[in-house]
Amino acid sequence: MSPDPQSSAPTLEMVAAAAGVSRSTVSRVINDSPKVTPEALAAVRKAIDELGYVPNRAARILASRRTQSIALVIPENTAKFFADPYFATVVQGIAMYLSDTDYTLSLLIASESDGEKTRRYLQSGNVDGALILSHHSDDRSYVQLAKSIPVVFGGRPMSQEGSHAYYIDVDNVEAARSVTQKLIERGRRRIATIAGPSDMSAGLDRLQGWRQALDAAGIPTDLVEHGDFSPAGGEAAMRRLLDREPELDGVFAASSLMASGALNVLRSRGKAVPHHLGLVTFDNDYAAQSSSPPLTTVEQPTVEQGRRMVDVLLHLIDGGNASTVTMMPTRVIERGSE
Amino acid sequence: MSPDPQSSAPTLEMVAAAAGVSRSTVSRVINDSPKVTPEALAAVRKAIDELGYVPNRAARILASRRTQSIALVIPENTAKFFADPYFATVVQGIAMYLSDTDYTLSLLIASESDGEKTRRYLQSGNVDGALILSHHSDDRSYVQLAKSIPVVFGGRPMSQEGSHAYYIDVDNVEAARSVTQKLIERGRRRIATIAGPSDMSAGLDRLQGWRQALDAAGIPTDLVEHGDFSPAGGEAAMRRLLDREPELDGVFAASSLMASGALNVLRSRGKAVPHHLGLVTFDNDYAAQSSSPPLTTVEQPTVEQGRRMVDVLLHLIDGGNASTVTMMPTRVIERGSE
DNA sequence: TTGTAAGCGTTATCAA
DNA sequence: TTGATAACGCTTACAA
Repeated sequence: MSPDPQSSAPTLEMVAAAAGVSRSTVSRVINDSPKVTPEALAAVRKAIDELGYVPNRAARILASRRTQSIALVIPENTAKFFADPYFATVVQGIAMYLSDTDYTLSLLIASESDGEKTRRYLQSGNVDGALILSHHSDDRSYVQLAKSIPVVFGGRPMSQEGSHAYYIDVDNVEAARSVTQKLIERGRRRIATIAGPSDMSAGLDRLQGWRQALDAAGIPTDLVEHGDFSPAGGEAAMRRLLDREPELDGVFAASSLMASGALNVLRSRGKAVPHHLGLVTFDNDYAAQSSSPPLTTVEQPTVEQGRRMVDVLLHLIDGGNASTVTMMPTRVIERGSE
Repeated sequence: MSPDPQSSAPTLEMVAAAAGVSRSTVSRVINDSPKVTPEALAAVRKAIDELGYVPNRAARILASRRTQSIALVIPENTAKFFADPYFATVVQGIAMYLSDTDYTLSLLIASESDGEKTRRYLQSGNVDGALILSHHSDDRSYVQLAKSIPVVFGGRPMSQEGSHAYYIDVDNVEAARSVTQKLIERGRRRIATIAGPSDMSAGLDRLQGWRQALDAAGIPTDLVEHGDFSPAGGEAAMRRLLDREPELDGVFAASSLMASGALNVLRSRGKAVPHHLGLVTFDNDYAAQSSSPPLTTVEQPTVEQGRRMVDVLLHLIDGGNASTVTMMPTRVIERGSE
């Protein structure tokens, strides 16, 4: 009995035999080496086509010591991560851009209980680089990781050492300041904020922007309640704010999901937006667009942020240089909520 | 000059030397072979710890012909995919479950222009199996793929050959019927549907469920407009419906995103829900919960669906058997919209 | 420009 | 239970 001809995928060796060249030449063709004669090139290409040859990834990695794959590390709190349109679209940008390259994307959930495992995996040559999204003050270990492999953060890392890290971000302070400014311009004078978590730079920066706007107008900045960027967090914070100050007439919610939670509370308490109170927020996603009323908000180029993260990472992997911080533009979109 | 001791990751060989055993023994320890004496085991473990050894993935794959990685294939239309909470949560389930195993998850975007490339990659031993999400009538090629490697679909595949495919799904017909029934019970008699795409089984099945409910009540089933499961699609469909039949008093939208688009149109045309008309939908996500009014809807266990997809796939990979179709339970959640 | 041959770091077979 | 030793499929000096 002859061996089953399609028992396994064709190998480079089979291509070489079919094309009448050596394995090296086939390898050169696969890797776009210029040092191949047109005839050899044609013969190899033909053989590859006919056999339906696809290089074995593991063998390539092992021999070349390049994995052609990068990791996307997401926080353990997957539910909140995937529920947030912001992250969904950043991931979209990453996946889309990467699909145009020869790199493979591995999704990695960073277990806090065993973060060691994740880091070991990343450090042990299993990926060429890593993208870190939505990590909190515990991002030190990932900043450390950058000493072993190229790492790019989405959003400025919190830790001190992070000042040397590569990251993509927007000017959260300025964007928050400028959208809060809208409230002031409409004559609101008792303005609160539903701030993000204090262990995330986006949370801190947006809070600071809100403060700057109020300070400049001589308005007190005492009305601060924190949420976790989720609708439920927004609801709870809104309740606390109304309890503290029933007369408040303006709110800046640091994320659209929190704003939508806040809207529910306002509705149930009979506070009309924008009649009784103005509401502005951050992110121009589904929540900001489809709420009633639609919300005045800060738009940031999320898909593009993902693209740029990949872009910077691939540059680093190629040994090129990239600027450590990439700031993406934002703009305020005015809608009915203020 | 001696070679840089930390120029590269420790290898199995170094562990073997440190532990005073052969490479084979180290390999056995790594792979939990029972045939290792306690002393050898201890020595190897100690060496592994001290060196911080992590097995080289590529080498393992190459030698064992098992990749320990599975692909998640998502459709080319990434924007719509990632914008849909349904898929986001299914992916969440997949990623979470997989992170408890030794498998790695690769995100693959199926390019329609070069679907060949994707399939080649999958067929060429680069993954142990594949998860296919949200594919349309063009899913034939993936059904074919199942002849080469284990494949599990999220949602029943459309193609004929798909009847032999492994998939996880819910009873869309029955769920749609039963939520439409709510409209009828409340006395609605002119009931429309914003159906999903005709090239997706969820679209077809929910439409059929709506028809069953109406047929049973002797209500005409002429008011059908299709959308693409997105808010914009829902808006457009709602407009067409109102133009066709201003007197309609009930709507079943086949997805919560379409329902929320529909709500915007209704609001702008002065139609109050549920005062003038009842609106029920599918999916208990953010859109259904945070709209005003919150929507009566069909809840399906999305995270769990992702889990089960992985579960079935891993069974298949292990050579075990699994039932081709896994149906997950749904239930109707009643809210204010009807 | 092409081919030869030596790895890359594991697993797997077979004897011992 | 352990240890040699031969793969696994490719890349990459180096030689021709």
